[in-house]
Amino acid sequence: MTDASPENESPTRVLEKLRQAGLRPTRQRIALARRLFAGGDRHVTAERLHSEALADEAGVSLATVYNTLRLFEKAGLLRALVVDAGRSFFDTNTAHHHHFFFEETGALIDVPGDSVTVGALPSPPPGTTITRVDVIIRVTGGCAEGDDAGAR
Amino acid sequence: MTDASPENESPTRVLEKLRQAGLRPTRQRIALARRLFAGGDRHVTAERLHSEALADEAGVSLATVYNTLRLFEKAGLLRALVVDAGRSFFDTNTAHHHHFFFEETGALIDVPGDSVTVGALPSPPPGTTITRVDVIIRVTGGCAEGDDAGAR
DNA sequence: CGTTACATTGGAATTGTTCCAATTTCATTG
DNA sequence: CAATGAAATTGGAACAATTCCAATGTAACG
Repeated sequence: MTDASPENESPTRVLEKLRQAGLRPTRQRIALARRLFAGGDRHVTAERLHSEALADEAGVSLATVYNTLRLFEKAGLLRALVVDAGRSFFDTNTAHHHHFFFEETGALIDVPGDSVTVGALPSPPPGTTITRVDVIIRVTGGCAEGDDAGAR
Repeated sequence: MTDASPENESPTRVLEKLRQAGLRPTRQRIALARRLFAGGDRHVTAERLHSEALADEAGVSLATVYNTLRLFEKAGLLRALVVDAGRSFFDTNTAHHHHFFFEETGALIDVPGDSVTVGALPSPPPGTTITRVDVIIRVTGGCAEGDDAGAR
């Protein structure tokens, strides 16, 4: 549980995950999935994932990173998250939860879903259905240490 | 109260608003402020405001629209809002409240601050202060009619 | 293994936004 | 009310994130 670096993670598990999602497990997708899903939950930008993945044996182009992220999102493996103009994060934690966002560093960390109570939601406009409720708690100060802290 | 079209709105009120914020009331700012603050609350993008403002006597360049929006935001007259990757909205309602976001149309409407209860906030990481909590309720379906419905 | 449908790629194109240097306008003062 | 200096506006270039595209490569199936 502590040896969660991408290299150590058994590829089998990731492969399994792709297969179950009905996605063809190509070399690139496996490399990216390993970076994303081995180890704990992450919040990555496309840029960041790309620059990490350059180190992998199978080179991955930026275009593929974008394709793959969108694909994984559609498959329910990732959740897209917008906190900041002009940049999308992808969250590997697809369970119900919310976020702290450090305005200075641009870091993001999870807040367990049940430590924020959103009570008394107004009923959605007639004919519409709520697909999701995002709560973003913006904070300043402190030396933010999300898993992407300083990742710019 | 129902004749809130920009043309009818007394320019005096808008001028007053600018002066109080310590902003030089130039022709362009007045034109933009009139579009923003006459009539009820609005959620606009820079693009949209610009294309509206082209109709005004004093032409306004896109650069000025951006400058002005950021300026108004700093002055506390507007609140920036990010719901969607690659596009910022500016909300003329600076009071405490939240939003419904119509995923299909891209429309945004206000939810009065007290009809959503965010109870039990987790304490922010040590050394940090919460600057704001955004709640975005995403909905699909229905024929969304925010004040910017269909505004794309 | 050959076929075929699907993936990947580099690079060009798009989009939203910021930057910049030149010009114009506001407000003040003589 | 003209001159002046500081601040605002402008078009266009620059930028960053993302998408698009047509050509090439690869996984899966018979």
